[in-house]
Amino acid sequence: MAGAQRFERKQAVSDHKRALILDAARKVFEQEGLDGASLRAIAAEAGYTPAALYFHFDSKEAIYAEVLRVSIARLQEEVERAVAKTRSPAEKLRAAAMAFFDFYTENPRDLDLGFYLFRGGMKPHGLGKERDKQLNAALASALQSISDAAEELGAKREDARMLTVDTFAHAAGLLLLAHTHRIRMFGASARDLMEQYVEDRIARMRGR
Amino acid sequence: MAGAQRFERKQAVSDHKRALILDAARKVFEQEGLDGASLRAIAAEAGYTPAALYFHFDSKEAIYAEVLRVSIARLQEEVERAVAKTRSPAEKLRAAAMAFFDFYTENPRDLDLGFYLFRGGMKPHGLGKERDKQLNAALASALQSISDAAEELGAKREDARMLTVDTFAHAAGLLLLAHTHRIRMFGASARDLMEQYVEDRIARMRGR
DNA sequence: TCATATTTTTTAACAATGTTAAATTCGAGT
DNA sequence: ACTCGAATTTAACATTGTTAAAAAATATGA
Repeated sequence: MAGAQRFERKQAVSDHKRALILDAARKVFEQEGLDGASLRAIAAEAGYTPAALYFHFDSKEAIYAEVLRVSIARLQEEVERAVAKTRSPAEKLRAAAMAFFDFYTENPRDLDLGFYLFRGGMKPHGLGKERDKQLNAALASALQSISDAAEELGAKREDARMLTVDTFAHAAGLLLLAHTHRIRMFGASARDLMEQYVEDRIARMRGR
Repeated sequence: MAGAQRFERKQAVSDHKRALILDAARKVFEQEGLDGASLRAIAAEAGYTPAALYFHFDSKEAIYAEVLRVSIARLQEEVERAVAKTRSPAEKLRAAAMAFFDFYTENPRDLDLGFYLFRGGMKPHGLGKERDKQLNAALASALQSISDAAEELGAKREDARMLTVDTFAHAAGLLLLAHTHRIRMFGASARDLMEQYVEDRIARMRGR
């Protein structure tokens, strides 16, 4: 067998094992939540001894980061699917923002993970600049539809970017409140507030 | 000495010790951050052995909660001071919202603590319903000025309450982003976005 | 003042966490 | 069969929050 093929096979096997561990992580995470997703629990679920994971990953955070990476990819898919159905920039903006919001409402574990990692994570082995940058970029990519829609509505590129950040912040804040059961009033939901926010922004862009 | 006096003295001494521990907690927290504020570090700073703290507090979270309680009280003071200088409902709304935002910008450790505890905190000994409720109420009280101002601007009580939640969410989201260095674009700051949000809300209320 | 309760603090341990180094097993290539 | 390297385990470490039991300190009553 040629050297290149050997290498590819070995690489494939290694990737498969990584994937197995990540699947185990997702499963534990889904069932036990962030706090139950200890390295040891993940290892047990994957049929490994705790230390074995360190051959495939740098740290527990590295595993988390990888799970978050595909979570964000899933988010992006969902946003793009929602946007694809729209016929106007305004609809597009609305759809993208609400798809983002709904994704995290329907997948609270992804929200936990996102908040956890984006807050800085664990101590000595904390994410690391590269990973942080990468995840940030992935998230920005998932939110690109919002920026695009804003530009199509006539906003300058910089203003569109700011609107995106602002929208993200508003959604994040509402999700945090709702997720920790700090919104419950007069039948209004966090989603209602989010919708209202988006409509206001659209109306405001049109008014100019 | 009468029984009542004896009891009061003893109570005062006990309170003083509690205060000492809380001061130590604040100090460690200020200097080492949330992650450095382990029970042992707090105990050491207070000149105690770790286990001794359990005589005065239920858990590490109970200490955190107490620190957060006075933090929120300080926030409320600051908001009310800012509000006191205003002469109109619109100014009042603006001042309250921005004072809230600025407080957490200027005291990032308080923000850490707030986010930490309001996210659910640690595992088995997690805050507990009563404490959570109490802190929630304290926060609501600190934000009361916003609700009041909104009502003075003509909003119905329920709408004023919703505006308050919405404002809190927006601020929380922006603070989270800024605090984790996820806002840096075109010279616009998180504070600019917050100001813009508040102005929009005021304008919108006037327009009706 | 002495003995006795009571309150406060320490000592010593537990279980669980993430992580690491050294030893071991496993698997393919020669 | 042997060897070399990759993959995994074993066993430990340090750190965390927490608890039970012993000890010290303090107050109380005679």
